Amino acid sequence: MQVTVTEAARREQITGAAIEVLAEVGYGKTSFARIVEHAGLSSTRLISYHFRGKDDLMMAVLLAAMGTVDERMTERLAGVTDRVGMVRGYIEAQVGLLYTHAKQVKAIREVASGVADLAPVLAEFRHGRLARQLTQGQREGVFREFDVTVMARTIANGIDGAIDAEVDPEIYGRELADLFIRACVG
Amino acid sequence: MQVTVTEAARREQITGAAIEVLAEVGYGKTSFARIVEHAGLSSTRLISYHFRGKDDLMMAVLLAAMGTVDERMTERLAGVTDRVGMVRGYIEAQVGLLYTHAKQVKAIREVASGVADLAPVLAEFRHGRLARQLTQGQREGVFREFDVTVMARTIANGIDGAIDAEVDPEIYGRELADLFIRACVG
Amino acid sequence: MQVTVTEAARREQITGAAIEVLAEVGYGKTSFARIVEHAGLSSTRLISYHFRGKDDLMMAVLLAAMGTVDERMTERLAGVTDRVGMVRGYIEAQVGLLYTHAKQVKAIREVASGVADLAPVLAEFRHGRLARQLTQGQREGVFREFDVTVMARTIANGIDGAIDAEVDPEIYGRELADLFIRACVG
Amino acid sequence: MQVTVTEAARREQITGAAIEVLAEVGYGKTSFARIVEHAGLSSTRLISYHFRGKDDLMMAVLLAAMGTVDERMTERLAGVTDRVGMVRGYIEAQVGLLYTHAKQVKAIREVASGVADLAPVLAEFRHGRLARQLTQGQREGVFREFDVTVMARTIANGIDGAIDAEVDPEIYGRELADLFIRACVG
DNA sequence: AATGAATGAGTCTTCATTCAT
DNA sequence: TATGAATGAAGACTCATTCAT
Repeated sequence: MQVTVTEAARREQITGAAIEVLAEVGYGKTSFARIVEHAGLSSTRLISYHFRGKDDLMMAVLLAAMGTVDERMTERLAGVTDRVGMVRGYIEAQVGLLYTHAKQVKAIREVASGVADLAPVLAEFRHGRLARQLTQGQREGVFREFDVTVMARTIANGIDGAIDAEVDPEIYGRELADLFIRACVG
Repeated sequence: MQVTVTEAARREQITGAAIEVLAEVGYGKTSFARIVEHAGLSSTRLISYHFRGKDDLMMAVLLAAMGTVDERMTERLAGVTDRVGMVRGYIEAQVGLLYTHAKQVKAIREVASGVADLAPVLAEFRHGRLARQLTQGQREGVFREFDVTVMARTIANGIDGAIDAEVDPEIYGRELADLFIRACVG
Repeated sequence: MQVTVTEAARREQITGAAIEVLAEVGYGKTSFARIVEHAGLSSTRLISYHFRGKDDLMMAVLLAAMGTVDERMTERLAGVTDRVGMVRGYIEAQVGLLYTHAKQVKAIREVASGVADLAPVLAEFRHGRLARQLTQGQREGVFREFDVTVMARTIANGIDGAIDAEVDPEIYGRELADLFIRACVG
Repeated sequence: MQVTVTEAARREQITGAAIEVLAEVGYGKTSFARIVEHAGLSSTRLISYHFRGKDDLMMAVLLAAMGTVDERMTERLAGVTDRVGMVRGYIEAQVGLLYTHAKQVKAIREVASGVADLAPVLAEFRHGRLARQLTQGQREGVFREFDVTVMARTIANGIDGAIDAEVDPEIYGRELADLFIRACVG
């Protein structure tokens, strides 16, 4: 029996299933077969049909997951204007997303660990927005003169630490924000 | 032609080769075949013979790599006594090791990303020593009252940020140490 | 967007693309997908629509390529009347076509190597015209009494030898003509 | 049930089966599965184990088949000393081999049509020995001054013409030898 | 006349592991 | 302690073809 849906819907269905499988079993055990099974599709051929290959699928997964996460971030930071509040908001929001969008976050990490040459794409996603905030803060004299690249990378990596830490996420977020604001200002 | 060496030497030879392969091609592409090829061994059978299975080998790799890194750390921190100096030393030494022992560090990361349920083992390796130092510092009143777990995880993850950053490692280390000392004291 | 052209034009477009693909990558790697890509068509469905199947397409390719080659041959041999000149003209013209119509020639060879039971079709194409000339020459007493089948096949195959020989085609053709004329006459 | 034989024997068994399959169904339909089936082996994995890949197997097949054919040729030409007799012997022997060793010959052709970049290997096999004879004959003044490359290629290709010609092989061989001797001498 | 979507069978290859000395 | 040989399962991917408009 042949069910026909639109190209876009099928792709979304597949990337969605892939994200869940990645989050569950990790990149190494994520296969076309498992994705197909998870999504209840007819055969792995359906994936080959809609994506050029495994790397293509993984890239689509990456973009989908990053897109979702980015949207939420933009929502949560809307309205915040002062630099310090922005940094606190960014950190706390990100830690929150680690839990509310755990699958997407896990999937992004797994794809990054499994596919080669993703560093540039990920760097912008992980530090871009933040680095720009920090630079502005320095120009305005709110932040001291630190190396923005180092600080942005450190904050991004620091946030990752909240994953499977046995600490309440809200506390973790606040503590982390305190830590880095102390490190940024005077 | 059959070459016979001691059990221990063979295991070391194999874990050594595995570390290099892991560092070069990543966990996903690290197979018995590739290790055997890299080490110039006769067949994959030799690995199956000396290790119970892939996980067993990976665990041995992990212990070997962590052991090497730990030894170097202990050497570099010998003689430092004051808390603040200790934290600076720890951070700068770790960043240095990222370059001097890049293979071991990469291998540890790869094994961690590929094998499940390693979190506890890794946590102790990554934060244990540091967390103890921080706790002592708080007791002595040198450090303020932050959450030690959060701080230790953040520092450890922050150090990872130095990998393939396009910044001079020495500068990166100093900048990072400044950052965290500022966050720890008063 | 749906582009509609006449049946005949579409078939020609497809066989034309197929000939180029066959010449470039050989029968084994010639697939509907590759032809479609080469011709800039929308999907392989277009091929299935205009041809009953792969064999049908290949037969159409064969006929198209043989037709083109045959036309050129007829042109080049027009006006030649004496038997010996005819044989020389035939051989030299054929060697020339190997270069001026390399794609068609290559495609014919590839189809022949890939599709079964084409011997009879090809035989007529390869030896038919020539065999008739040779027979006439014998009747007229210009040629000695050799086995026409053997001679015709040998000439046809001999011509193929000019493909990727590192010898100037013009010289190759002349040399070949000398050779066979010597073999045919007294 | 696991049957163990020597490496060499297994390889021979596999190349032998591959030659038969190639001769029967052609390169395009020759798969590991079919070879395994034909040889009565346990799984295609056995082929992958003994050969680096399909190309490696095909190269082994080529060498095996060419070796067999070459041995027979050497046997048949032993004792012949004069140039003209040598050429006749060569041609008639080759035509004979087309029938007595049809499988090997077919297999060689199929591999050649299916695997890329075999031209140099094949050229030596097909024209090498013959070209050397022709050159010697010219030096001795037995043969006229033709282009040796052209002649050798033409003879080799001419011999191929005997395959599935509906003419008695013995007659075909004699006729072909007559033809080329006539073309070579004065 | 054309197309988008789907499909099952088949390709080679790689995997860690086991058998039998 | 070492090994040569063998293996079944699983991997991604390509094939020509068919379904349903």
